[in-house]
Amino acid sequence: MPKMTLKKIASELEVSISTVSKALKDSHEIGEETRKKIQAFAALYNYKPNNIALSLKNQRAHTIGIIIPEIVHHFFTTVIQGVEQEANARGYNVVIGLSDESFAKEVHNMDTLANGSIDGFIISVAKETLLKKDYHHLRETMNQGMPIVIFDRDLPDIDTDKVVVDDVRGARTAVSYLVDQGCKRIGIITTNDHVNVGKLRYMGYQKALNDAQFTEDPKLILKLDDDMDSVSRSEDLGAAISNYLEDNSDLDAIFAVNEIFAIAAMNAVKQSGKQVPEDVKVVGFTDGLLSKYAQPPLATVSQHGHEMGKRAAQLLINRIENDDPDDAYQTLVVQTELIPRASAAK
Amino acid sequence: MPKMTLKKIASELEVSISTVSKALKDSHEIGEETRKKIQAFAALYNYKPNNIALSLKNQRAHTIGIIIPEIVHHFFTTVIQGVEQEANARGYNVVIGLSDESFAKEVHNMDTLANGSIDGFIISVAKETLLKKDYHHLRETMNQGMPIVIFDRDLPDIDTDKVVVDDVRGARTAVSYLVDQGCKRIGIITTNDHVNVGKLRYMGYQKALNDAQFTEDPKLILKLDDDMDSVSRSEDLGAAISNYLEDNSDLDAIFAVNEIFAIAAMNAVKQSGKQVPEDVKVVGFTDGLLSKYAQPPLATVSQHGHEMGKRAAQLLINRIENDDPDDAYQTLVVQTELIPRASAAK
DNA sequence: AAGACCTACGAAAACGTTTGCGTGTTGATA
DNA sequence: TATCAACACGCAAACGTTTTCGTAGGTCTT
Repeated sequence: MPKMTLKKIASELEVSISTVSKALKDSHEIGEETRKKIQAFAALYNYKPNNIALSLKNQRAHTIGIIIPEIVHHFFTTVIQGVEQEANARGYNVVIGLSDESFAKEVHNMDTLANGSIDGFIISVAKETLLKKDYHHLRETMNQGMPIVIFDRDLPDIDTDKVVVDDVRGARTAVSYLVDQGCKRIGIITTNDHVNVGKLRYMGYQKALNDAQFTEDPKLILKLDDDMDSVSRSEDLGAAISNYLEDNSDLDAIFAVNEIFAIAAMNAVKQSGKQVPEDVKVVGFTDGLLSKYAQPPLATVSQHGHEMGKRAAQLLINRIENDDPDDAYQTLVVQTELIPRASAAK
Repeated sequence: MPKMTLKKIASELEVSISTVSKALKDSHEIGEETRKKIQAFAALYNYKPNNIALSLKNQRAHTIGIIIPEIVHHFFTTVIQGVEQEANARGYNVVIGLSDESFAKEVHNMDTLANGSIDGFIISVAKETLLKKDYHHLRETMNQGMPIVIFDRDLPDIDTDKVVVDDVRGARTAVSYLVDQGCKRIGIITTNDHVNVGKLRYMGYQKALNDAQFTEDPKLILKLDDDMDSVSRSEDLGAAISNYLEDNSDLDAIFAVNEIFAIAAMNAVKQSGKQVPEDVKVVGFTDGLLSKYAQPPLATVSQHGHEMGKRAAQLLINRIENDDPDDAYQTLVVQTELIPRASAAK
């Protein structure tokens, strides 16, 4: 049987549409007999109210959009999971948009979604957007009255709700841990400066060195292209790190700003004939599968993506539901957690 | 400025709604002067037609739903990526539903989406659904006229479009490869029988042994709970495999039906003092990050999730757009590919 | 017996859009 | 000058809901 509507039920049962609507809501306005009859009929034909019509009427789609740079990425999937869980619990659906780290795709995605299809956005902007510093699409969307929650990659220029990682603190804790393990020559493998999380984690590294009264040695700092973490460039990555290791034979620890860099570093160290953690200790960032199943397991900084997603969804839905303009924007900082594993053991 | 509508533009410019609508579509019915004026005004205020209203009118949401058991899972994310790419190219959005391998959540997800919000489903059913063999939600949805494409986990009882992996063939190729590498005692680590992909891959294993005229040895077959691939059970997993290795000291190769089992097997082999691939060769299934960055890199069977997603989306959108009931259902078999890597080298 | 009051239902507007059709005005033609 | 296109625009229905309001008919009160 094709889809049922109030109208079809009404004509079938020879009553008016409003009678059907009310009966299905158990309104006392409708007599018991009619009510039961309508309910039975609706149940029989598996009637479900049309969501689109409801969205149009209520001016609310009960749907939130999440835009992320990449989906084949452990951290982002945990965030989605958190968002979906919270959203579902509160009666919202989730639609995804992938920017592929491209500014144009990000803009396009927002454009096609911000037409009533969704009630608000959760977004982590593309690297290209970070580079261009062009946020007009975010501003325009917000001006139309659509709330946005930014997560992970912070945009200081944009004033809205945010859920961010304490990258500086996480990195600082990780590097301090290496200091505590007795490491003296601690290197860092990070990204170009325009990727703000890389920059922040680098700052954490500097702070930790400072805390330990170590002087920063430029030789120990390896800055890589931000696309080096893609599978297609894994050979370049390995080569770059191997070179770096050759230049720093006295290095006894590495802090990497992401999981891929960390694993690649571990592999390169092993290939150079040294041992992890005996000769070189390694700590990464992002607690994904790679870290857990690495040999030795990789000590790392967990960002609690699931928690971030959940919080972001809470912030967004709260804002959607009490549309109070005086409600000040919040920035939630989700604390990181150092997961000590064998790769950085004494 | 809050969101613009045709009505607001119309009242602002003192013309009728239909005039505005037509002007924005460059209709020749509207005089040049009025047309330009309306277009300029609309552009200035960043007018975008309301998607919900369009969906209601056109009885088409231009949105497809994808329901998967888990999102923190490399294979499924590659599928999503493929779906999203194809969908976007054809003007569709993608909403996700996560079943968490739970039957109830799967049903609930379908119910809340199948109300007009989406035009069709792409789904890989939960393990619990496989176990219960209760497909009423799929049947009901299809009866309402909503097309469904099933992927990965096939449901022979359900007649609809499908995109599946050639699990038997993939496994057979993998195991034959091990035979070619000179292995004589090839073990398999698989799941319980109700997970059909596990079962199919086991069948492929049997066929390959048969091809090589090896006799199957029950001792070499390790069947594990299907939730053993979750991080929370990684210790159980390691222990189970270590036991298995002890019982099979003469084993010289392992075929694992998923990536986690394969990595765990490699780790267990190494811990037992043996070497991969010299003493024991390992081949997995699913070409995820773990395989690529493992040490040694893990030979594996790629399922081409991206391709599967793309095909599934094509099938679905074609069916949505030419709603031809005589159009026979198709089952697309996406061929697997053996990726030979160091873990299975001679 | 006449007014007041329930009870049980229907009409209609609204959400924002598209589109077939109707219509008033203009200019040209016969 | 009467007729007729062509032009430029407006009306209204439709998609499926919800909800406010209106109103028949019946029951109760005095």
